[in-house]
Amino acid sequence: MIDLDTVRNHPRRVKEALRAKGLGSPDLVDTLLEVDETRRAAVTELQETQSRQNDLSQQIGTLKREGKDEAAEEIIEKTSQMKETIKRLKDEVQDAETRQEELVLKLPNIPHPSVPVGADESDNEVVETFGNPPTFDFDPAPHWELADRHNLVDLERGAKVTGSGFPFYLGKGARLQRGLLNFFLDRARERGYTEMQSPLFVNPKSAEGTGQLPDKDDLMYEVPRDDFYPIPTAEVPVTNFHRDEILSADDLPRQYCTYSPCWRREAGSYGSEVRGLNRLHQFDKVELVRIVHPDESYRALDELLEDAESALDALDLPYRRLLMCTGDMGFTQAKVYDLEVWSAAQERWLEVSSVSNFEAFQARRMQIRYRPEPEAKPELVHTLNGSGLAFPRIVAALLENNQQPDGSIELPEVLHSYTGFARIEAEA
RNA sequence: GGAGAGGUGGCCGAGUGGUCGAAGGCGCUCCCCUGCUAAGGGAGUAAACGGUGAUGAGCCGUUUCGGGGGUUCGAAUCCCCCCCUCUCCGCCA
Repeated sequence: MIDLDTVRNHPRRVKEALRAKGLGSPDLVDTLLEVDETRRAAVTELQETQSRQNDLSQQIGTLKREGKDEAAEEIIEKTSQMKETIKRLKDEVQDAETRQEELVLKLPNIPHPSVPVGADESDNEVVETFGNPPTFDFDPAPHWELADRHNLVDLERGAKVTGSGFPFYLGKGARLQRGLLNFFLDRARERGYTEMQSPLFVNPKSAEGTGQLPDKDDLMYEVPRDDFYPIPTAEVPVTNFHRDEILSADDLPRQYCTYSPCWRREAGSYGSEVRGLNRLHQFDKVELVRIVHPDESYRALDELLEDAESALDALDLPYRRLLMCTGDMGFTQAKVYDLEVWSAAQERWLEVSSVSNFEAFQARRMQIRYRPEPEAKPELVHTLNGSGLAFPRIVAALLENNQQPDGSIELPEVLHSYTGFARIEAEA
């Protein structure tokens, strides 16, 4: 949610943001400002009436205590009419507030000035590429073939048991997942994050807080009977951890890391784009969340990027850093970097992390504030998050990039102590 | 799931229809005193919204005692619904 003051004072900036992100009509802004006027007029009138009523009620109290009942009765008669007026005005204010709330929730975050303006993913900026794609003197197999050959993943049985996109991991496949989990979390902890385990379902308020509702509600699965959503990312529960809180300045920054499965409905395309582990309805991820002082958030964004990239470095995977353009970034972000690993057999880049600064957009929805000084007025924090990292495509890249002529897969050395094995052997 | 108790300011805790935004305590901030420390004295200490100011300070007002609705001229206080916490029972990894 963006600041109402920003809409009032810089309507053009907000309209530009709507255009740049390609989300919603700029007319929203004008409608919102009209509703705001209506609301304020009604509020003022309501408050004036209430003020008069309070005065009169107080007089009644005094008169009754003094035993002047007839005098009190007279005033009561006068006030009783005000009841209806107040009720009517309250309804008007309520209506306007509801409409205003709905409208303001439709306004996307304003992109940071450093974000390139663009229409879609083709306008994203490749900032830097790290590592060298491996070369092979044989035809590298795609990860789904390797996974099959070594019996690491079973998508067919997953589809039988649940549906497509819900994999089983088996044997060394499962152990690799568990190894990655510990590897990522240990690294995050060493880099100053507090480890956390969170609920895996959230209520609508939390989903709204981080911006999954109302805008992208077909991203999430639903549990209507209990009004829960299985989390599409641990960003949701972890960022909402401090919802409706006022932190003291010394509480900042807060840095949390957590492992969680993630569930996403999003109806994907078909074919090789989504084959194997490329796109799943259930996947695992380690998420990094930072809650920081507003002045620090862009420094924190750089650090967060380093946190995620250092894990890729350690795994010795070639990757590149993308700065997302206005048209390809989400509703809630002010600035986003995507990290993509090289998939040697598919010969394409796979997104494994999205590192975002939301500035105060989420904090305003969640009312996460801090008090700059002991007596000072609370101000909104800035929130950030980034994957550190998403498992399936990492696994895909590890398998494809590290395959050997004999069909075995050598794992990077940092993982050996985590997995308990150094290679996935060719079948006997 | 059943039965009971309870949800009040940063925290603890009083308050059962009118000068209660709410006693008292703790904590915190500032000041005084004490050559340091400890102790003591005094003052202050919620948020949101609206109006007025320069979208600052200040001032005026409204709302908020878990949430929503109702009764009343007037609700922390009475009534209804919901949520949450705790205790006991049941069930259960």
